[in-house]
Amino acid sequence: MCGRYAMALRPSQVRQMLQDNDDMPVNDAPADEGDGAPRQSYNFAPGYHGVVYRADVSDRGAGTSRAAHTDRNTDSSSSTTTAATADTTADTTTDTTAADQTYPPTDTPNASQTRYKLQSMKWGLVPSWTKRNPDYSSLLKTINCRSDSLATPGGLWSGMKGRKRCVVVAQGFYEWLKTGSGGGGATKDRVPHYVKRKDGRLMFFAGLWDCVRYEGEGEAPLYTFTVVTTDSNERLRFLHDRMPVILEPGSEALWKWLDPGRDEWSKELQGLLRPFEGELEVYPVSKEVGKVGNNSPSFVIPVASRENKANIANFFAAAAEKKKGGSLKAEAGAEEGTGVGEGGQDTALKSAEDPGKTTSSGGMGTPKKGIKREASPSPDPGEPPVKKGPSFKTMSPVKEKPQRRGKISATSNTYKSPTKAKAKADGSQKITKFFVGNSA
DNA sequence: CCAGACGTTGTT
DNA sequence: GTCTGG
DNA sequence: CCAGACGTTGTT
DNA sequence: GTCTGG
Repeated sequence: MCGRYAMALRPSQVRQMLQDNDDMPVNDAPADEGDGAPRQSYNFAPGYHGVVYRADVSDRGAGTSRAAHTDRNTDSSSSTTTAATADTTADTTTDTTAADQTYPPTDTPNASQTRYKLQSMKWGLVPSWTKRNPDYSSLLKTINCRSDSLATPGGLWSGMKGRKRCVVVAQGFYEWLKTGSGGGGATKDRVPHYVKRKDGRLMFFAGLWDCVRYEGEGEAPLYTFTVVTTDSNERLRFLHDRMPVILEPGSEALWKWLDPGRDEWSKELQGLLRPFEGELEVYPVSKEVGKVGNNSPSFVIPVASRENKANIANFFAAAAEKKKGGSLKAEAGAEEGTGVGEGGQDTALKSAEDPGKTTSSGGMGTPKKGIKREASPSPDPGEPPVKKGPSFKTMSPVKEKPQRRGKISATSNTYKSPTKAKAKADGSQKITKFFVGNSA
């Protein structure tokens, strides 16, 4: 759940919306473009840099008052905290924290010193103690965090649930409905659905973030995030049994989640992670969204809508055209039969909300069909890790063995053997583990 | 003490 | 990093 | 999350 | 089926 979402706004637009519509202060925000800038995409996938909103605390999180700026009163934390302990019971009343008052926390004890900011972070949480750049498969396992995992002590999330909470800014998210599984174990078709707020406002997923510096001193810190999931609400149950935790803009719940004063996990915080109670809109969208790298505003338009009628017409027209083109079987014909309604997608784009800046630098020039691949020629500034390079054939199955004496210990990173499947015979295939490390 | 796990989803 | 298992 | 690959030999 | 890439 929530393995794909839509977020095609620039940080500057988001900032404006937060301030103007939601009373959410933004004291800092990433540049719209450039190195490490968040990606704007209607098909936002794991590994991309996205926009998160959080209290501006140090890289080590709330409560570690090594505090960044905010000159005076470095102490911050402790004040509001305390109440966070274990007691949920009376959510209102007596809570010494500014429990339910005007939440934009301008009047909690040190709140006036709390600054909030938008920041670009990569989707797929990498714990701060990680030594080496993990690969996608590792990242994929940390794109979500189950709310119930947070309820139990220890584990992967223990390091951040107390001090590194954030909300992930999105316009909506996708969920794939599996059909045809009837029970006979038939072939499953997957139909993508888009889910957004009925009132059209931004969606804020409860999230956790962390900051890591891989070995190699001069490296810049990498910020990453995960999206907290919970059970689906009634509305989405037909689609899936899980959904991201969605917090209301400017709500008390949202401010509690982001409150740096609450620097220890508590029942109160745990209690915020419930299925969404507001109204959602859900509808099927183009299957083109399934392919990572495709990006189009049409992905958030109902596939059966008037805006898409044109597409459908185009689709059949195109199909007819193709057929007419006749028996070019082997060649081109087969090549482009991607199957479903692509037709003149571009027409749809027009009607969608600001198609103006649909993508990154790509420019509007659609390469081929309607849907554009979003990546600029090269992998894209900074996103997909270096990986690209040498194929598995050219690199030795490095095992990173202990370099003779000295401080060996660490990094027993396994590199996936090129022989993979083949080598299965010996069964010992333990795959990559990147969250290893020694260090202190 | 050190070594190793630490996660999610979906599918069966 | 923290926690568990041996 | 979904899509797409899943290989070898020999030569540079 | 499993694994990688985005």
